[in-house]
Amino acid sequence: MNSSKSLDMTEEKFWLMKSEPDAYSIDTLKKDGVTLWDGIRNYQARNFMRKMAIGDKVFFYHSNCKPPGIVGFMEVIELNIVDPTQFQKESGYYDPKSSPEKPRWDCVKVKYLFKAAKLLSLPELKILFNEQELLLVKKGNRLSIIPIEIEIAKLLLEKIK
DNA sequence: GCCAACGTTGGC
DNA sequence: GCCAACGTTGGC
Repeated sequence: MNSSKSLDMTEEKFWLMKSEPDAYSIDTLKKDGVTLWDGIRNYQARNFMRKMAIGDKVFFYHSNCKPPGIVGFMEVIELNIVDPTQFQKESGYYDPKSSPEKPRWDCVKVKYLFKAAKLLSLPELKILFNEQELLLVKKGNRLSIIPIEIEIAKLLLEKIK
């Protein structure tokens, strides 16, 4: 492992996580204070969660709604939690191929930090960034968890304060 | 409702 | 391992 890589591990990282407000909204998180980010059933998104560290910051994005955009900010407070919904038959997130002995899906716990002063809408994000800078604005993007470069994160933070 | 952009599945 | 068929996400 080279020195720049070990340095990265000590740095606070930024992410963006999507949720449909009908399923779980920023207002619900504000009320709950903390929540388990469960129900992720995409390997790439799961693997991003596995790269998270305690203290990492996360932009909360409302998807599949009007209007879509960044609505808040939160912090990762717990890692490597087995997603309980994969074993719950009545849950929409039930995975018959998973078992408590060999779970497939895990998640993180996040804490509410603040709501965006004003929604940072997808059209605004498209004006501010291109898809190389911000994967979220890529056409047809379906990834529900996205890493955010630190310079981009600083800009986004300014916009939602 | 349409469709782009993937991801997943299963036959071979 | 290839790839066609199918499913899902999510903006519009």
